[in-house]
Amino acid sequence: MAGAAGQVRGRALRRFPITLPVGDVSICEGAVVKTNTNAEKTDEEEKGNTAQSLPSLTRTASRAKYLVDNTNQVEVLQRDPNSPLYSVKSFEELRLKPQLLQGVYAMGFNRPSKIQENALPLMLAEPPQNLIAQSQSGTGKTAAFVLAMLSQVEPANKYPQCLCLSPTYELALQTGKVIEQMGKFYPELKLAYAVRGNKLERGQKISEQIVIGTPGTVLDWCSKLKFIDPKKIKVFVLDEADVMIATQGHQDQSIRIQRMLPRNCQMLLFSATFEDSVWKFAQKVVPDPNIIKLKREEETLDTIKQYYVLCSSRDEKFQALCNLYGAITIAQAMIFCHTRKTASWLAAELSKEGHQVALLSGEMMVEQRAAVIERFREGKEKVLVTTNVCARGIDVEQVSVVINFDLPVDKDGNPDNETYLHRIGRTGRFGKRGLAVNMVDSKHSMNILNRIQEHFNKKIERLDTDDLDEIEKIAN
DNA sequence: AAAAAAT
Repeated sequence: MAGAAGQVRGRALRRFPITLPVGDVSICEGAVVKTNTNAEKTDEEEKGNTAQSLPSLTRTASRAKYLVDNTNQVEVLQRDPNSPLYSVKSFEELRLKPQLLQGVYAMGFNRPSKIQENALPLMLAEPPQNLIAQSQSGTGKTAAFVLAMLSQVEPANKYPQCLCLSPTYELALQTGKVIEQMGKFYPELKLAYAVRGNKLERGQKISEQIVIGTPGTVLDWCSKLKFIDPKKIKVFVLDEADVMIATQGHQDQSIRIQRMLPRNCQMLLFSATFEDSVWKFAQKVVPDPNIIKLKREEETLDTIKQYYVLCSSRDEKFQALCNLYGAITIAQAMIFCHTRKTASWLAAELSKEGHQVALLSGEMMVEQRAAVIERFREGKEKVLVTTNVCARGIDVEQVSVVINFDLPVDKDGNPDNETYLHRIGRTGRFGKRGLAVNMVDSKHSMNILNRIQEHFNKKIERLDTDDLDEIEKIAN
């Protein structure tokens, strides 16, 4: 049952604000209007907010509908004011194909998550809608776009119809697993991994209906090698979309791939963070984007206790880490380093101390990387020493501790707030509690930490690693 | 600086 609001058309909207099934959401036609029943902000702040968060929309989307739910958690901008926007409270309402619904329940999902409630009806609408969605890690983004891909796919057609790009090899494998699980009741459906090391015979065309891959390989498969006919792609997904379109990230390749796709191809961009300039760029490259923002950054950070350890050198950081070691192996931990070199050094040093640790960085062979992440997932490895390759998206439920052996900085040496949030988001997933420890070893890195602290407006407390009682306390 | 390519 799609509910009455599902059938509501523009005509009715002109006369009354309509209450949607999701709480007390109301929608207004015309200019971008924010209706917030808990409005505490002044008009000025409100205007400032809207202009900042949705910059180009006030100018171009005069017919769009903008709404905020009563908890102030979800912001939606809907392009077509006539299409029936509503949110769903159950997967049945989406009228998915039976095999797909079966897959959803087989994965243990009972009800749509907050982002899914709003994103799914939009993505499944006819004709297909483009979407830029932002919601923090662990809120069900992957399942959302996998569902969108699987509902559009035609298993009888033996060519790629859905294409998903991931920033790293490990994330592509992880997302691929979700696609396989959710699509397992389609007997004909096949998935291809367009990742480094997956070599195909020249001149071949691939028959798999869904392709998941990393940008370089996908670009090759679409252009030079012609394994994929990009003109037949119906759904294009960018996972961790902010890095995929960032100048510093994979922008070139992502955009080159995007340009090969047909005009009517559905574009779906998902990420936990969007830095301002990237956010603007996203709205430029995606035609008529619908926008969903699930804002609750603080809540994520509230479930993660953040500390810092003051040291004066790399060796002291290593000592402090050894002191922490007893506490962090309680469940599983990830230790982030700035370079591949530091990561392999640290892993070697920890091994020398008799600790069992795993190492994962981009300099390793893909086969080895797949084996390491698999062992970590299975819990055979408790501690993973890694680089930013694992900063995003990697989802291992037992990870309760994240250690920034080096703080995240960009190429100019400025704090990388987005990466910080992504890294510590590896813990505290699905509402679980997490612990993040930052290692500071100089005035410079203390300054970086202070700026990160200010950015999130969240106190990061000092931790004394010589005080065993204190370590005991934070571990529980 | 890391990631991403059959370059």
